[in-house]
Amino acid sequence: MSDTNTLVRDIEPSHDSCRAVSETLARIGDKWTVLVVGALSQGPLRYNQVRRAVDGISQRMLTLTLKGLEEDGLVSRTVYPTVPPRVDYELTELGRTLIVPLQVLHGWAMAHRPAMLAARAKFAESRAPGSQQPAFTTPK
Amino acid sequence: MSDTNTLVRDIEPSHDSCRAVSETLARIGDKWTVLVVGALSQGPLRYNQVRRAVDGISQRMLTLTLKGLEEDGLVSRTVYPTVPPRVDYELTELGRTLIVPLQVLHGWAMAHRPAMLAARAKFAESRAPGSQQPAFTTPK
DNA sequence: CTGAATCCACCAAGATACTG
DNA sequence: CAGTATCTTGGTGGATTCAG
Repeated sequence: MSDTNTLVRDIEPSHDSCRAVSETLARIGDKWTVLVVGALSQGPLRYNQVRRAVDGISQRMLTLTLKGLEEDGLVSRTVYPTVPPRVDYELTELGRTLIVPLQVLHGWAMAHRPAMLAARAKFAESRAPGSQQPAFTTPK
Repeated sequence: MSDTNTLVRDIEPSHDSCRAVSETLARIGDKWTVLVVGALSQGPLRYNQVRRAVDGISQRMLTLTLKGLEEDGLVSRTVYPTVPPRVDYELTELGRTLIVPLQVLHGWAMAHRPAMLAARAKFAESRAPGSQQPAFTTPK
């Protein structure tokens, strides 16, 4: 509606750091990346070894995740021209630095996840008490 | 439930611990949560204040994100029955504990994001130089 | 001002089958 | 063994509109 468009250049320099966190989270915060990194944190693994370590991942997602990690320089891919083919994946130096913040996150999760679950249960209870909610159950 | 499994050490964290990290990341690792938490980390804010602080977020996403955080007990919601209505959002004690791992993540991002970007650029160059590797794009 | 509700586009992700 | 190709689907998130 604003025709002349009051050029409100919303510069947010102070929250630029939050952007960095957000972008990083967008990279490593997907469904499988941390699990793959966790599996590789114990040492180099072959393709199917990673697959077995990360239970439930599909071939497609494993390939995509590994490719993304390789692209970001977090994982190195080594092909041995043998038969049958063998491909090793290993955390790079850069990738290993990720383990520390991941462990911090793990510590937080272990310490506060029960509280979060409790809060969620309490929240659900306050919204669906089961004792006072007519007009929805229609018992008749 | 064998009570003698106390020998399970952190050597194999890929089953339980990484799951916890993954689940936690699934909660706070979405597009806006960390930005909202970051905005609220400086103190309580009203709805539109958060909206302005987190530039680019839509009302829908802000509401959903805040509701999710409230449900998880990370953010408290205070309604002032005034006119016009006023709603304050504030990090709870639990929510404030999130700041620490977030700062760790921020530190990692600041330290290693350049390396990641460089690795990605290098990777892209090795794959699409335009001069070295012709016809790699599977001419169907 | 603070939401809720609806519609819709996009993409992550699973399943499956095929290749080298 | 180590991937790739294709189809399909469910969820995420954006834009817009309505309501208290």
